[in-house]
Amino acid sequence: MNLIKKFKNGAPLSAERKINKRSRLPAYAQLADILRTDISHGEYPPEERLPAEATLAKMHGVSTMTARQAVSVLEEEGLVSRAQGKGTYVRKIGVSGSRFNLDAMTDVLADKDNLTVRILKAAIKKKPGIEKEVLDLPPDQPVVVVERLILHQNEPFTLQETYSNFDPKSPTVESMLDTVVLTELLFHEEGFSNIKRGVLRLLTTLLSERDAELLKLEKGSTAFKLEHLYYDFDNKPASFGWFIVSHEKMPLISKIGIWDEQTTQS
Amino acid sequence: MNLIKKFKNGAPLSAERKINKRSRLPAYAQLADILRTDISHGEYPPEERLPAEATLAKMHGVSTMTARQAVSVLEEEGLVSRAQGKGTYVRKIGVSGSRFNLDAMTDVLADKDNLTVRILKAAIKKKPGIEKEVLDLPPDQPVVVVERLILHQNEPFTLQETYSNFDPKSPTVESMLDTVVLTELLFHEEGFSNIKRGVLRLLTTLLSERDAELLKLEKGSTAFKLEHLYYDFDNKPASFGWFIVSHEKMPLISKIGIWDEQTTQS
DNA sequence: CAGTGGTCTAGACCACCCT
DNA sequence: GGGTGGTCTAGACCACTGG
Repeated sequence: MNLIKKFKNGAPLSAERKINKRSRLPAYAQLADILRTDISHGEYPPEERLPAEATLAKMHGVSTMTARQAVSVLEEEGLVSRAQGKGTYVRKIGVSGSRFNLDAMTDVLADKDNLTVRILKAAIKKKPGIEKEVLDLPPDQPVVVVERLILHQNEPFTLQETYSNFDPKSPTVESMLDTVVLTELLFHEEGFSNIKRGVLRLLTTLLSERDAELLKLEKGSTAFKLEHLYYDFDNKPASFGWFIVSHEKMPLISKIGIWDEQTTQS
Repeated sequence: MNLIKKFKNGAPLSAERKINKRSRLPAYAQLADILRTDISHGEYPPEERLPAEATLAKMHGVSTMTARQAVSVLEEEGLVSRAQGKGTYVRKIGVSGSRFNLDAMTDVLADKDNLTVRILKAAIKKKPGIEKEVLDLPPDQPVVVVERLILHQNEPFTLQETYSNFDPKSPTVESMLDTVVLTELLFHEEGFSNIKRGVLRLLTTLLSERDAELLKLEKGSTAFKLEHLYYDFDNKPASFGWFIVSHEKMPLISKIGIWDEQTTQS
């Protein structure tokens, strides 16, 4: 690239920009901005080493901890990578460093005013099935299965199916079912309090004719299948299931590289 | 849950565990471990407030910055969330806080010894198409299209199709094609140096009969479609395309909650 | 108002890398 | 050995929250 600017007496051009300590913006954020635009303008090209943190601190008149925090910002943005004893290097753009989150889904599930939940199935299942294996239960151990269609703004959003451990210490089957259905409903407050950990797996799936109809999607459409397996505080599998949701309802986007400087408009 | 342990004189039981400053493990990591197991054992149940950072610092005989760093570790793990002026709270487990990365893919693409790239198509395309819109080009502007099948350990891994801006300032068409093909090949070193930013989008797709055959997957299989659009340092779209890869070849997994304490074996 | 997290200093020492 | 990032101190002040 020909717009890579060159150094001037070994010091980057932008070293002249001063950090205003009375600004609302913290000093580390200002320094991070400076470094980011330096990188963006090619003062520190990819693969190049950034000035040492101590140098940056002196250059901009801040403490080493503050300079360090500035570099940490860039590191979290995936723009640079640190190597102990070697230095901090500008990273090339690539698919690594990209991260996808499920905010699109959690935002919808948090918008409770516009949510409708339709229970399609709620039952005790005693026959064997994969869920018994996943939940580490004997094949004849009953599990509670609940299937729900969740609508957002009266449009189908996702189809959920969960298999929960049937705790024999609980009262009766009926009340059990009730509480399970209710607590499942409360899951829309996003988050369990009796679960210690879990693992999510994102898959692709071809919709069955029935599911496509329920989700108002075309026959033969594909969608994400988001599997979840939760463990309780005894480290026992407690709940297994999945969401079916199309990528139109749940976009998975990841921005990489430098997106500041009014570039967001494009 | 009945295994929520109670406080003892208002102080958590584990406050007795000391931080060993001569240990290889940094003090902040030790404190993070202590807090993590405290949470895991129910000393700080979900929705509960953690002791103030200053309190933690005094309790464990470290500086406030160190205590702060310990809490930051838990925050990055998604276990707690901070609120200025209010405190630090233990988060419930849920799909929020989960993050998926493409390490599975970048690991494969980095394993160059076991990679084979087969060019299926390399041409200049002059006819209109969606790629012209995405790349913000006039419909008759030629673009370079390359389709590749990437094999890992002699098994089909992914199918890639890219559309790159055809720079008229470049020499001849032939040499252009050569360099593009070559540089595209070099992309397997993971990362561009002439690209400033990009956006990735993860979609689901139904494989065409041809693609399924190429990828040695069953007819009618579904797969991920990972779209990428890259911008150069002039903020102009420079390259657009996608990878097709099945979720078996590229598992997308996200662990949430507390996974320490030898629980990884399960 | 008191309590909390957020920022910041001006150093220090350590662990690691490379020459 | 000299340079780099990684950790740590013992405070300070600020910004925000809530009663």
